[in-house]
Amino acid sequence: MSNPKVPHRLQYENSPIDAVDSRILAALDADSRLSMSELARLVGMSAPAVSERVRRLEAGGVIRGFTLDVDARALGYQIRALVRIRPLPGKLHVVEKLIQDTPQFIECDKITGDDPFLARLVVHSIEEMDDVLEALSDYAVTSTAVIKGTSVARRLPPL
Amino acid sequence: MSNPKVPHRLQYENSPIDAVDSRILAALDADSRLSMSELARLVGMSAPAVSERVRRLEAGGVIRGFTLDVDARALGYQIRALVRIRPLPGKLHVVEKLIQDTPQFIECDKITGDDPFLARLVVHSIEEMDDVLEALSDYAVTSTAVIKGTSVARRLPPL
DNA sequence: GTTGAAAATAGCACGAA
DNA sequence: TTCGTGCTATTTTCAAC
Repeated sequence: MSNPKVPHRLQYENSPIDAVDSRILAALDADSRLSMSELARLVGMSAPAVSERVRRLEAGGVIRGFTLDVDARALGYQIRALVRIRPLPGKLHVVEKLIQDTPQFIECDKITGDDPFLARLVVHSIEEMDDVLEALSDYAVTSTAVIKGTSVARRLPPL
Repeated sequence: MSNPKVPHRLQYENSPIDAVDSRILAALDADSRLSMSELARLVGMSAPAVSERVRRLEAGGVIRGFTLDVDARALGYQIRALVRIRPLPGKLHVVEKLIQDTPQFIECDKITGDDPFLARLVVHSIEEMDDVLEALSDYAVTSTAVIKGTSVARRLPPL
């Protein structure tokens, strides 16, 4: 079970993070550009100490990276949609590559069930959406649900 | 159309970002903790100039925030799933609140179609998944697809 | 984890294109 | 306007404890 070449379990799974790490994660999730000194003030520790904790959270795989929250709408992508994609028989890999090569798909998960892929799409217009889906139509059946709003904005898993 | 109280269009929609802004966004998306001086070196400008551009991208709504990419699996959430949720008649708002109050739902969009909500769920085990879905069962019908993998990791819209 | 010193950085004013 | 330079305050990093 514990084949070291196949780490199905990552470091922190068995040594749960403590309260300080939780506060660090929450603070950095809200603003990943916080200075280590400011973060240190927030959690009541010295800067080198929190800096070392952040480093360990990265090394342990908890923090996969520091990233950006970009508003697609502000870039003119006025329509967001979630697209379920069911490749025709034998077309699974072709379809996956096509999704990956279509930059308007900004995210795609492989899932169980009738439709192997669920992808997040951003487009400027209905016409652009039609172009993207049309390009898939020879290889897959798609079901598109336009996003009307957000009930839960991306948030951390419970810590 | 241009009711200032309802800014359906944000700043950058009509004045597209230039090549330098694109490189700034790509670099910060890869590592939002880059120092302004390092970022300046990457794009070949002075630090104050780059700093001002980042400030404008924030003010213009393109950059909504600087955030963290946390690996739920490293925290012990070994199962991720996408859940379509269809509230029973009259239960829409109850269900939405229930989703929001269930921290294992780390994201939820309101969408068109038969199922008004599509939520992303993280749980430690099948038992925990059952607990969460069971709590919804008096108010909604759910369809759950377990995530087997990722074809496209979250990426920026085409710039 | 803490402290303290050296190097790097950020933020600001100001002038130039 | 937007960018570059130079100054100062802050921050990061490393050492020693």
